[in-house]
Amino acid sequence: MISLTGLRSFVAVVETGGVRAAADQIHRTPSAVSMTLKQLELDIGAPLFESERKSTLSDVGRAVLEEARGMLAHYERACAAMTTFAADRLGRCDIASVPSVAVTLLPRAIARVRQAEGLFDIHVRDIDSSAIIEAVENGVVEVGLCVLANKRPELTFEALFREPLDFVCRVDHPLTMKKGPLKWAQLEGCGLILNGSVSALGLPEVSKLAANSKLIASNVNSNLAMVEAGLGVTILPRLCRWQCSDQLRFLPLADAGVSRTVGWIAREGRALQPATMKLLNCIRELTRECAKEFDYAAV
Amino acid sequence: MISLTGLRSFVAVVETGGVRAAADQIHRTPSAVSMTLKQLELDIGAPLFESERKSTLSDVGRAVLEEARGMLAHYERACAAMTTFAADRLGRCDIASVPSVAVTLLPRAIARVRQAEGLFDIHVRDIDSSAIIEAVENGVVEVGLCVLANKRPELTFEALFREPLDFVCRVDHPLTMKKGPLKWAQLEGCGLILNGSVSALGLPEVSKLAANSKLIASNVNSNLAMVEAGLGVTILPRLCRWQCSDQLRFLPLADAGVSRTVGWIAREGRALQPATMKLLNCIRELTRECAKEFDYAAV
DNA sequence: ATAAATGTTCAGATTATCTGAACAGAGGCG
DNA sequence: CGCCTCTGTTCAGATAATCTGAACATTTAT
Repeated sequence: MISLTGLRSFVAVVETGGVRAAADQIHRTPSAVSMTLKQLELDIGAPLFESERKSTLSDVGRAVLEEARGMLAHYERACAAMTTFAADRLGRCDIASVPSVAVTLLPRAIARVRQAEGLFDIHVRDIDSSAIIEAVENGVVEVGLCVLANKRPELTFEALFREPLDFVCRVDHPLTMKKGPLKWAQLEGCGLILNGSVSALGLPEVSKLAANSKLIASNVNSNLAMVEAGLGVTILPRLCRWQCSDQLRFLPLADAGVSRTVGWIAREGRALQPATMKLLNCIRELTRECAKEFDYAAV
Repeated sequence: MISLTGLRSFVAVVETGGVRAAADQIHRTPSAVSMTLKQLELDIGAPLFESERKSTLSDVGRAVLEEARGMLAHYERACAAMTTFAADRLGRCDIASVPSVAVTLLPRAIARVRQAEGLFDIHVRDIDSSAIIEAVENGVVEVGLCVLANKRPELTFEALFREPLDFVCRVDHPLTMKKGPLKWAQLEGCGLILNGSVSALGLPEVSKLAANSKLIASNVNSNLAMVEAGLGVTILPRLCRWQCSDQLRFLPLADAGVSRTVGWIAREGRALQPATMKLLNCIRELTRECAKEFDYAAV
């Protein structure tokens, strides 16, 4: 049976004027092109070239060249039409997310929605909550997965789950021996490293603990690295556990108030793209399904 | 990359309404179709069907179906155009040949001409010289490879080679011990089985030898079988050696007149098809090249 | 005449594709 | 409502197609 690769090789040989050059053009070895061409001649039932040196076309070769070019052009066009139609139909989705969700729920949601709906463009921005709010307001992204401290009229917010913040330290830290949730008093003298998530809670106990550490991390990864390097301990959203090394431990805190509500925000009164809505639906589903696994409270 | 087989599978599934039926239609297992289809959806970037039960097409599926049908139709048409163009250009060749040549020179000539010129239709008829002459005169075949006893005005004849006839007997026959060419006298009492080739020579010595054997073979194969079965000996063209078992021996005869001129005949004043001419050229070449191997005299 | 370059062939390796069995849902039927 | 059948999917192993790299043959250029 005449194959597309056969026709492609043939056209390449004619265009470049030789097997070697054609091989370069289509990223194959000369021997592969030679064999493919031989197979094509066998399929068609006649030699395509006059001489062995593939310089001049035979009678049949000329006719085949014309058909092959038309064929390949149609093929390219049809493939492009099919893929772009599919892409247009599905739309695209620009989303921002806090790091903890970006490495846990979000990848799974993307995998699931692509499985079900196809491969549309998804652009993920992994930034902190305040930058996310700004990005959504500016229209840089359609939706953001973040914590909304104080409600704003120009944004809609839907809560997804309530995530506790945990005490984070090295495996060799003495507090890892303690059983049960940690009380604030036990944390004194540990050298607390501040970060956006815990500062946003505005708890007086936290400010007190951090008073003489003077260390502030601007993102989760550097924060974790600091702890791992022995620079102190910290308090981070529980989902961050999934992006850290096994040299660190996340221990629950006794104070139930140390938690944050993660949800999604979008600009008020704006219709979301179909792709975005589908992705959000997946995220909602997964939020429920993964409550136990990631150990947070749904809704 | 979107593949033709993917599109074929997809169209088959739509047409038959299911993976199983499609698999039957394109002679593949359901699992192969399922995987191919999955690959196609991945290439395109969106699901082609609404439900898992491949009954209703998705939006994208409908668009792809249309493109795919057009694509495949074009492909079929183009392949047919290319192959029929090649076949028409090369023409076809109807040829008849005496058995000895049909199993020696002719297959090689066909192999060579196909290698060089392509796969045109070649019809070979393996019959005896008188039937060949008749077939050429009737136009049943274009050319015949045979012996022309007496020249005829309506036929052209070109000699190819002069082929001796050999004495044929079993390996256990006493004459196999003799060195050198055999004389007529040595053959007396062997029980000569007649056949068309040797009878055509019209030699009185032959008639004498066959006088009390009363066996006539109508074709080479049965003749050889008779000899092998111990029913007697015979005299056959030398090239027949290549179609017989190793239980038989071909021994040269001293009488140089026991030979025949093999050549090709065609109808006078008729142009030969290009395919036929090419095959004849190959036969001429091979006639020269193989003179030593098959042990005959060229020209 | 020799050297450089090209196309072909072959064996072995690699990759793609197919198969058959086990599995998971959906739909029909009593 | 539960069971059974029918369908499609998945997976591992088998099979077939294709590619590569080296050796070779042939042609062209110097």
